[in-house]
Amino acid sequence: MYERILKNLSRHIHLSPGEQELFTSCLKRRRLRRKQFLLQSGDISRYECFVDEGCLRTYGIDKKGQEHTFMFACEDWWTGDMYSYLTGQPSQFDIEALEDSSLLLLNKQQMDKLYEQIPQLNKFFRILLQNAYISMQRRINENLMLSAEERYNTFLTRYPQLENRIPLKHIASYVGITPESLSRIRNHRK
Amino acid sequence: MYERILKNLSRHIHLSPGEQELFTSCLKRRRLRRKQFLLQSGDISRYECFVDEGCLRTYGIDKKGQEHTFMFACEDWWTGDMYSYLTGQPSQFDIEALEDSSLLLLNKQQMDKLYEQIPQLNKFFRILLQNAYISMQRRINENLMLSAEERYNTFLTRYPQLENRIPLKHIASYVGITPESLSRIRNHRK
DNA sequence: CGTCTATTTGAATGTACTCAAAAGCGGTGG
DNA sequence: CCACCGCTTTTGAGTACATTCAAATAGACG
Repeated sequence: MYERILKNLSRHIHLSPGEQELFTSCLKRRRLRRKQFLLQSGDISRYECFVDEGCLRTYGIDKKGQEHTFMFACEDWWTGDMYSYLTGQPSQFDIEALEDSSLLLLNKQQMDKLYEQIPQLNKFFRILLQNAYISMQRRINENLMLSAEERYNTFLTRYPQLENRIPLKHIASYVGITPESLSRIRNHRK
Repeated sequence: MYERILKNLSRHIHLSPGEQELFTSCLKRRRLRRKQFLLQSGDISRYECFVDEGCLRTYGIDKKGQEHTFMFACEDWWTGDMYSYLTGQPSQFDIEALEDSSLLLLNKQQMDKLYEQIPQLNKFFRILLQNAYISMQRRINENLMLSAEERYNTFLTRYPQLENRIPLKHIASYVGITPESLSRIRNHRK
């Protein structure tokens, strides 16, 4: 039931069986079918979301109506709009399931209680925020420094499971090019 | 001496005179002349750096030798390579003074002591990390969604003091275009 | 099997790039 | 104070890469 998330925690902190029990008792499971939304633009993101099964996509829409993928999250990733979660401001993002998915949610109030009961969780979520920060820093640099083809390669490295699991057009919108261009890049390298 | 940094703290937390005293006693002042480096690629960033006067630029160099500006920091901003500071890994960035500058530095060990003596500082630096996170999130979206001209506009909004204070070429490398293109964009709008 | 969506391909267009040269600006030393 | 030098910014011409639009093909799902 909770093996995956407990294993995920154990990467950075060690919890006693009692703490594990307490932690998992605060989790809420949410199942999404393909194309259902975890979050819609304008909502406030009230959860930290762990992906137990499936795959989600976080994206924004520009003024011309184009979608731009900010991140993907599949098994073992955490997702949600950290900005909205932290500030309580409405989100500018949509988060959509690309496959039938199963998530474990932690809401913010419970979270704050848990921090007091299991101080190590502070460390865990601080590391999570740090990692999120670091990967965004890296991504900004990639966008500044790399060509479209190189950015696609970094996508492949970052999400090795996803290349043939999700539609090309979403990958294109993550890389920052049109589906046509990505199709050409892919065929170019054969 | 320390008015600016204390005022900066007071945006998010309130310290007693004794705490202010303790805090400022841990600061180290560092002066840089124009073109001197605060950090060079390969170094480990061991400080949180508050800019008291002047202006700095954080940039990376790609494999073709091109510079790409990751951020600017002028009076009242914090700078340093958060990634390197948090992880202890060598930085990939250079941080250079664009003008003669005066900084206030907090090193990590002292920081950890201070966190225990003034717990509110945890809040302050958590907010700092959050804000850094948020502004990067916004920047990734801008890079995905906006044209070169629009990205230049957001630069103007984010750094209103800098338009005529720093060389155009650095702004171009922040926006992600060549100096020639930025020159054309500027003249285009007259 | 048919419909809908995703992907590929082609042709024309556009935006930003490179390279090269000219103009502008600021600081230094005579 | 002026002349010169180096660096920055502007301008021009040709080029490259990704885009748009349109159409054909392939795949997925009911």
